[in-house]
Amino acid sequence: MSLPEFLSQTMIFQGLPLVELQELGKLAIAQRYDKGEIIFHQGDEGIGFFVVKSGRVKVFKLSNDGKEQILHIFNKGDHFAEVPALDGHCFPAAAAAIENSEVLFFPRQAFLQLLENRPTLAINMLKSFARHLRHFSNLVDNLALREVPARLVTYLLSLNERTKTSENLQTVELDLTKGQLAARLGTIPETLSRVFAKLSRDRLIEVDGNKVKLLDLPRLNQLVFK
Amino acid sequence: MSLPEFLSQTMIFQGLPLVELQELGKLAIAQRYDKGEIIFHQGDEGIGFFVVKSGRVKVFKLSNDGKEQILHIFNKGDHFAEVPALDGHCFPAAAAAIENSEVLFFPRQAFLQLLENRPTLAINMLKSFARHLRHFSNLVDNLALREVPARLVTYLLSLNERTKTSENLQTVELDLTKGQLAARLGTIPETLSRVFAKLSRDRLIEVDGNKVKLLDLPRLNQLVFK
DNA sequence: CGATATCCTTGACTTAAATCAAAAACTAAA
DNA sequence: TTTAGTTTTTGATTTAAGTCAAGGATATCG
Repeated sequence: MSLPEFLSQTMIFQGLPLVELQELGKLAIAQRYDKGEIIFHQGDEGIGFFVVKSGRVKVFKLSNDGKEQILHIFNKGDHFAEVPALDGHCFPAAAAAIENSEVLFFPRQAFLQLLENRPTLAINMLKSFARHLRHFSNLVDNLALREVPARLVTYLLSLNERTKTSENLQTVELDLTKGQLAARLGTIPETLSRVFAKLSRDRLIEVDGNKVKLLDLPRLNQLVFK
Repeated sequence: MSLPEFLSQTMIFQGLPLVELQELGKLAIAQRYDKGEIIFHQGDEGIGFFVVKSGRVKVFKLSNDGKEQILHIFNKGDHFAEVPALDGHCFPAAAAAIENSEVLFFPRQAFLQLLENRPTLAINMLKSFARHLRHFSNLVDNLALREVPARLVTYLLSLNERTKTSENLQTVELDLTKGQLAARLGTIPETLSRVFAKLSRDRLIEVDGNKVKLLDLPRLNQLVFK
């Protein structure tokens, strides 16, 4: 796939005229990161933003004693770190590749100029920020107001909604390692493991590696709201 | 103060030409809410957004068993609920007046039209979203990675930064009741009270009603990072 | 295939913070 | 100022989840 074609399929650049996409393509700096490699650290200067060309990227916070909270996982076509690109302040979180990944880097200045001239881009950006804000508001809800079992079940159910097909009606495949899932849910691997065990004992789910069979949707749903 | 003049001093409408501000003024629907009154509930349809004309408003989430997490407190000139106004989906949180308040309501459709035509407005909006995203990223950091004492001290220190004058160098005045502060920090009044007591016992602060004297800034700062 | 490293699980224990209950302090109204 | 109402504090207890430590499982690479 050509670069402009790829860009036209991203959330942030969709709907832009071909000329613009070609210009953008010239602006973009392709980068490769191996699995586990850091893309930027929390506190680094915000010199631009990124689009995921392939692979997957996590954006996360670290506590001083090393606990990790994943804020977001970004997949192909997603973009991240637009806030620092916009306001010029530092990255409020760190980013790392969780698979071998290719990303496109867009330097801040060029991006800002584009933003001035292209209302479509500003509108796309607004929509994207709105999505992120909703995501965060969910995350806060989960962290502050719900226990780990409810967080996990919410995650499993939404994964099921997103990925269910005619065959695998009640089985979801985890898109993260369990360790990463723990960091995403605001807990630690030991606790997550125990919660998986408890839900299995109660015959709500059945776990086999990274496959989770949802045995009792009504009771799972109930657990989320209880 | 005239309505257009007031609008010109808000974050979201600053920099707009007078004609626009006058038009906006006609669009706005003035509303009054008494202290404690609900402005909208979580899940309500997002039919527009609000600007605080006077008083103060909290935006918050409730758990099913009634625990409250305050996401944001909005003061005069601030605006809230722009995300639902933009994407047309429901309010992800509820809002209530915490003082007798006047707010201006801007209906969604008119606002969207304006957004199309006024790039300045879109840029202001982007900046505002960027601020909110940073705020959320801080909130998540606090909730997921730090204990209540560190959250409280962070709050006190930032309050001190924001409000310090030549006289009251080391005394901050809480801008929330302790119950609200607990909900803001992701805890409950009992726990907050104990943490205040502990910090006082350790001679880090001195509490008198809603006035808090910061006795030992170095050690307070240390507590935040430890 | 076997070896090494990584990831995941389980167990025993600790701890931060929530819950429940009641007293105390502050506010506001009669 | 008495009274009633709310907010805040304190105490005793419970609980969810974290810590530390060790054992399995799984994956990866020569």
